[in-house]
Amino acid sequence: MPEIAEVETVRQTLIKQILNKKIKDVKVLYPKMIESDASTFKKDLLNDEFIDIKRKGKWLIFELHNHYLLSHLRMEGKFFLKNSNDEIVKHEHIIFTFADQTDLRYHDTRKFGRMNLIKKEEIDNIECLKKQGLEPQDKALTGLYLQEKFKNKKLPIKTVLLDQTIISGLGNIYANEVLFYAQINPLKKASLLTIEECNKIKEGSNLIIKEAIKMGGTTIKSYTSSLGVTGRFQTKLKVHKKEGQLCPICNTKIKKIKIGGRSTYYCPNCQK
DNA sequence: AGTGCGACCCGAACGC
DNA sequence: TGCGTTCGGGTCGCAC
Repeated sequence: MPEIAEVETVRQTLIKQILNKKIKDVKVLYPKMIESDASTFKKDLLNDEFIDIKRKGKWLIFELHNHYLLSHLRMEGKFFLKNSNDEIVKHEHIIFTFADQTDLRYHDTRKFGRMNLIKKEEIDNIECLKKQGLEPQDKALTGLYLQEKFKNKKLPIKTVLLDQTIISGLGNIYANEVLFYAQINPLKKASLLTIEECNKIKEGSNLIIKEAIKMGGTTIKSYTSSLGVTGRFQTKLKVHKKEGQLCPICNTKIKKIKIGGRSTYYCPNCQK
């Protein structure tokens, strides 16, 4: 389940490995993954090269000379670098072959990820990018900004933190961790949060995401073999997936509940 | 407009 | 053991 820290780690890793290599072949083994015109996808990429990789929220933005390739990993999307003559394995859905006989392979067990190839001039009109809110690292992300965004939301704060139009890039794991940091009950209605609580959320997302990026994310240890990246943030998790274990602050048992259909972990004592 | 929920997927975990 | 069932998780789209 890649969230912003995972996506940023992938971006930084791929930048070192695939830039400025001519694309000699593209295989689309699962066409539904391509949201743009699948018939021109391959044609538009051939003989071009990736010249930069950017990111907005959880979207990876591969820059080419005339296009951008947008890629969302959703839950299980991964990029692997392999030799072109390596056997294609199960769950490899999109394969870019470079002139130097290496491949960038998109692997996704659940086929949830999406790619979209757009012309450069379209970049400002792409809905999924336009609606992204502020990144946890953005200076403009303040307690006041959050309180303003929260004020009409009757939903639990846990659900609202997953809304990418407010804070861009938080997923289930970090939403749980941020609320623990801020000592806020995940069921509390977002509109009822005080300015102090909003400030804590701002502070928590900034610190937690910064740390997670530094550690290479949480869940991507499967990258080790090909990209040399291990998600070490797992060791820093305080409540996520810790049901039944003891709260690191007060030793109360961590509880697991469902909010909006999503697993939510919290300390019933610290987060009243 | 805001909210709720099923659909998309398939492997892992679970229940019997 | 082996089968069938449930679960998870980000996002979209549809219904209310």
